[in-house]
Amino acid sequence: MKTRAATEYALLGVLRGGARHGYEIRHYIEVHLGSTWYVSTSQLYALLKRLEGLGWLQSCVEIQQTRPSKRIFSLTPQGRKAFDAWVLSPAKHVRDLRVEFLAKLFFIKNLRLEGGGALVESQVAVLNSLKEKQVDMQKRVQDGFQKLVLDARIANIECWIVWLRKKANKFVSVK
Amino acid sequence: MKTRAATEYALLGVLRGGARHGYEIRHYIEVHLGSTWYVSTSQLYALLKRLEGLGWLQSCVEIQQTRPSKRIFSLTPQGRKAFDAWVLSPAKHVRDLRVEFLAKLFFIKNLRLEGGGALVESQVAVLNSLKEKQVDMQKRVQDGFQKLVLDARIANIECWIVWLRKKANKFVSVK
DNA sequence: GGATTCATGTAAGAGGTTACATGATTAT
DNA sequence: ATAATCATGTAACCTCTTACATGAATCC
Repeated sequence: MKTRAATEYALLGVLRGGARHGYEIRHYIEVHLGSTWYVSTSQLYALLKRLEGLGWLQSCVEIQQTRPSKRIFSLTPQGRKAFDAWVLSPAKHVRDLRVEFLAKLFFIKNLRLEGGGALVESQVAVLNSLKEKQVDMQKRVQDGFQKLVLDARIANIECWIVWLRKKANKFVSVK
Repeated sequence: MKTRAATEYALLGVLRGGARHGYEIRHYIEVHLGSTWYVSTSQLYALLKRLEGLGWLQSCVEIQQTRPSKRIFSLTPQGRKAFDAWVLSPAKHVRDLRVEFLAKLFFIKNLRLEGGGALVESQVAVLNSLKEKQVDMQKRVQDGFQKLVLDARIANIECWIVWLRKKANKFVSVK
């Protein structure tokens, strides 16, 4: 199963909580994930089409008298499977923590999924191994700039590890 | 003067140290900025063309007997001006620190430019004001997830501020 | 004889962005 | 009256990526 862009999984996540049409999805994201995520309408409709093509979503049209017709999307079993695998897997890169990982925490909490604590732990483990690599490199590297870059990365990773242990853990464990 | 993508300024930065052709630029980036930046060849040649169109670069062809011809690029006064403005301006967003800001530090050091200390200070100031905004928001916000997101951002910003004061400062001040 | 270096690109696609288009309904 | 809400999209563009193309020269 090929990995897709995070935005697509976020859409699956919204639909994991129940069938919705495009406009509703947009509204939901704006209200709940607005601090992390932004999806433009044009991208939203394009992604929904793409995800339906992948077989992760299905849709039907609901005709209304007073309003434009709505196309209502819902998860297929494959879509659900893809989302569940994504939401419980740690980010591979530090840069993905700010948005993608936080969104995962949101969905876990919001959908009351199991495994939040384990996700935080495995994310910490990923970061620890990333940190080790950078520390090793820093020992071998001579160039001052490279040392600086590695130093910044290590500091950042450490900061995230502390935060994950202290805050993320609490967030997913409190019911 | 419209702001361009960071990669374009990085190319200007490489040429700020002397005229070079595409292949040389690639090599230079790989060796010196490899830990931060990657530019694919296809993008490189496209960007050089674009920057020449903007009037920031000029080029001439050097014909060789034993090797393919080289197109040698050099900065125009406008290009130099654009680069110098970029390299001394702090990043507006935290996400730009990891790559763009570090590259600025590299160029300042490598080209022995004045103003590195001031840049670090103004970057700290930008981060402090960003942090204040997030702290204010955190007070007003009710939603648990939004609080968490803001908390992560604040922690990250604080981490960068400490690092900038401790490490970046030294890097640019040591000759 | 085979890999690497030198040197330039094109083509196709991924994953976005902003701006534009439409048109009725409901709230102020 | 006019602004916001409901609801769907298209078109054009931007930045960057991967894969492909070419072809001589030199190193091992």
